[in-house]
Amino acid sequence: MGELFWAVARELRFRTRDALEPWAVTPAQSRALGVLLHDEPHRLGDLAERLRIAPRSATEVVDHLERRGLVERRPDLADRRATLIVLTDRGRAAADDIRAARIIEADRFFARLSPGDRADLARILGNLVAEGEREANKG
Amino acid sequence: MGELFWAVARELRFRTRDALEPWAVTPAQSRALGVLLHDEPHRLGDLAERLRIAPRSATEVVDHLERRGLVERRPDLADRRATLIVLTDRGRAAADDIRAARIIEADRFFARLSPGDRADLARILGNLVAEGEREANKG
DNA sequence: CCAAAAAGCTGAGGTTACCTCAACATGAGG
DNA sequence: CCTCATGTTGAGGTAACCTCAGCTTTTTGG
Repeated sequence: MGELFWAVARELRFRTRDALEPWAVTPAQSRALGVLLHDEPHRLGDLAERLRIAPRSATEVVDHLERRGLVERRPDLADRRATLIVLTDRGRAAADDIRAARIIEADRFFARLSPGDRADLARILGNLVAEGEREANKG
Repeated sequence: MGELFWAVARELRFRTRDALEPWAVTPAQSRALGVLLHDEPHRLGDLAERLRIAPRSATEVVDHLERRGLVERRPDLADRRATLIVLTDRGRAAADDIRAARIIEADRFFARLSPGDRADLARILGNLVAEGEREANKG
């Protein structure tokens, strides 16, 4: 069972990586863009937390994105020690594109299944994460 | 759907990583042990291919495993340019343990599902990889 | 008001897991 | 014999992290 799951994950990973190649975005960068896309702006520290990396490392990820014009630092007026990270227009466009490519790739991949299987799979995976969250809240 | 799948994969990955900690084996090493476990011996080049890494890098992975006494290099009598990589007894034991830990961790993880869901999930994942192989053989 | 704590930046140094390129030894095969 | 293949080694590089430490600016608690 575990093996099956890993085999599937592995293939989906390769496909997704290939699909994202045109954006020339490193995995770390695309992760950061993804976080910013659905919840912006972020203080650098929060971003680090959501990416599960050290603040020191987040600084560098943001540096790279900023140099590529995908992201901007701006002062947080509420707390002037903090810097807010916001997507630029180009950054937002790139993040949207990447997100779309990811979804398309996943859809194409799961299209191998019958509609019934797809529905079941979605339901079961949903149960799995829901159970996980329930456990986390209890423990 | 893709997101769900990734969320599940992510959690299983973290758990597995934690479960493998006692063996102090890096991901690269445990991958190599896994390959050797179910198909041995390997020429270094073949091993590299299955791990999808460059031969130059495979040399280093094997160096590490050899230093830890988990693996041995021995000459290929059929082609004396080649070196065969074989598991030592300790290496085989470690690989078995790691494999077992991985399975236990996955079982524990999927135990959150009802038996029916588990069966469905196994079936669907099976379909997914089977379809993948069929495509690969055709393309 | 002042000292401590927090947010972030920067530099230094380290690790893992790869990569390429190049040189080299040995051996296989036409 | 000559070329190609296999593997090893060295050098140098990259991405993506890490820690530790020093520094500024700003907030905050007593």
